[in-house]
Amino acid sequence: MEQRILQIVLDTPLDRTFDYRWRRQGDEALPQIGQLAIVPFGRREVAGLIIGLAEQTEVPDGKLKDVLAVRSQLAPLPPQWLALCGFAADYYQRPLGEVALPGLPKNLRTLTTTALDRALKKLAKLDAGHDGNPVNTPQLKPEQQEAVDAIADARGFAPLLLYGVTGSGKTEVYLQAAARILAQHEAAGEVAQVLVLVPEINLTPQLESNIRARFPGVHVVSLHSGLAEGERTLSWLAAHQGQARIVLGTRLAILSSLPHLKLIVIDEEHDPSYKQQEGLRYSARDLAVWRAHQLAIPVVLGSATPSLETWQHAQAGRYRKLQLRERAVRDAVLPKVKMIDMERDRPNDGLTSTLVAALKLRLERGEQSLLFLNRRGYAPVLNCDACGWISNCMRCTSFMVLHKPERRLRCHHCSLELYIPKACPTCGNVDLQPLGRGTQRVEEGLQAMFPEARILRIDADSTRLKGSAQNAFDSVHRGEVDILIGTQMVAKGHDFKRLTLVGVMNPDTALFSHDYRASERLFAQLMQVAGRAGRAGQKEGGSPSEVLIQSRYPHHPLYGAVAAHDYDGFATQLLEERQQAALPPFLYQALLRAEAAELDVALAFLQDAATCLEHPGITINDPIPMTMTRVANVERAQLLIECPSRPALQAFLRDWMEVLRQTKTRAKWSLEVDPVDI
DNA sequence: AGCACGCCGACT
DNA sequence: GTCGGCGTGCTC
Repeated sequence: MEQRILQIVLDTPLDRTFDYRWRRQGDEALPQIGQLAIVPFGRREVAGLIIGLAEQTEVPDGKLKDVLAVRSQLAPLPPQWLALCGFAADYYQRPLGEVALPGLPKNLRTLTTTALDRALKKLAKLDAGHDGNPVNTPQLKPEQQEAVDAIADARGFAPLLLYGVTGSGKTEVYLQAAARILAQHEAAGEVAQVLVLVPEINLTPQLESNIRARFPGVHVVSLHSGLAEGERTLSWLAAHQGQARIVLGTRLAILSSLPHLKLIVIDEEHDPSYKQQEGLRYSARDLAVWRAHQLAIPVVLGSATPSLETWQHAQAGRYRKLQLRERAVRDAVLPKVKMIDMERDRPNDGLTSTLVAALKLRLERGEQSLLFLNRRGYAPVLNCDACGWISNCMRCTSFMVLHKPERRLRCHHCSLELYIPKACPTCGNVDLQPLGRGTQRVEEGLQAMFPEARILRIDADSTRLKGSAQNAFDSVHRGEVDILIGTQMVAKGHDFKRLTLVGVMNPDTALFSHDYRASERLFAQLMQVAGRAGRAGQKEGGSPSEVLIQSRYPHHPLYGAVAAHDYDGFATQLLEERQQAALPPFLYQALLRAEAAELDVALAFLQDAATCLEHPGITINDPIPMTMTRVANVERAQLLIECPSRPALQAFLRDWMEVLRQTKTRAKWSLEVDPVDI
């Protein structure tokens, strides 16, 4: 009987292949590299990826097991996809199996194939409905046309920064460039696929319906973590089989199989949610650029406030910069940004008289206002004046946040919840005071101030239930809300037509953060939230929309740049500072984290790690406890590694990981390459 | 990472 | 007498 040895990688931290025996059953075809197999592993049955075939193995006969099934009904994952996973595995120092397998739909990874077969059958019926002619194509402004031409006429690898403020028509550029590329390939009798990455699921329904309306008859699918398993299987398979011509997805979509990929678009490329923050900590943006390079295709990075990494590439000429200076929406003008000096105009309930007057004016005119405060809950701390007790979390190095409607103290880090104490736990004082303010407290203050106004709060707490975020946004769009108060959830994507005032309540904390990236993020966030107003331009009455920023430091240069809508100046300045301080993007970093029940265990591991290997050219800093040392009763510490050369850092990390994997420690540890929160 | 085996404390 | 705590060892 014919047999082969299959070399298979599995989703396990063991960084090697496992050999299995395959024996031909009936007229079964020979397994191929890139196919999935279900195998017995220990006492479990798991899915594996076939990465090699051999006649023989070193594994002794007693250990060698038979493959349970090969997923031969599925086309093998293409070599370009295997190469992508291989690159990510090397770059982020993870076993290939941990990169390649977890992203595959669960229905492909089980022994039973009923769900998979059903999905395949459904897709087989759908076969090729596409006349790719887009409809309702708006006339482009000259700059937009130039950008579309640059993307669609690009040959080979072409990274392009599409730089333009909210309302400058970036989405239209993506759509028309995608249409051109699909049409070019169709004319040549080839299949083409376009991948559009967006930061969050929240934004996807709106853009998705726009794309579907624009491309009737073209198979469009979306891929994000909110999909049910069945849907995810269908979307993933449609992409893998080349049926889906446009794939719209969040960061996880970058690891999907797209055999005919011809264009990648990354919308809001600066957005932090492109960085996966657990497990394989990859940057979807960086992988997208790598993938475009590998496939020799264009990749469009769109933003009003590009990441400094991207900005530097553009300044150095490595990325082509396509700028949209005009706002494309008719009559649109940029909102007026004004600073309110909180030292002169002292806030009441968090609101200065200037901001209150502006809100009042909008209420009188029947226009909408948005208050932006990036802090949920009622108050960040509960405090006893009498003895100084504060609401520390007993499991974390943090405060428990007061949530008034829920009548709880809640830790935002470990989710511990307690009833709000009636009296101080240490001295019995019944007069406990909330310190500071979150969205709930602002909502309460507004209700007292404007009893007739329709006020809606949108944050992670008010939108816990599935669909409630959509409902909330819909009711704002229908004009059922006068004042909207929200966290960063409201800053993205949604274009509120009746909104003429944006108030920013207290952005100052980010100005003096120890995280050097805080100001970059603040600028982007302010520009983004400012973009919620004035998008439809001159509203009735003729005055443009207004953005009011309350601050104790109204003359800080960052605010000056925001008010002038001057990202160029801000970014140039920031890049200069980064270069002088030898910080990214002029330096590459990796972070070794360790956690244990006792801090000393974590620190000792890091100390050993710091000295266990020669490291010429690599800077290894001292191990330090993390800012938030304890989370859920686990103590955490970290070690920062720096190097001006990326290849040198990569080479060191490879050797280092090999040594570390053999060290015995009670600490749990992990490595992050290109960390963003340090 | 799972998952089992294995050897010592408080409980239906 | 058992249920169950987490140390350590293995996974083709």
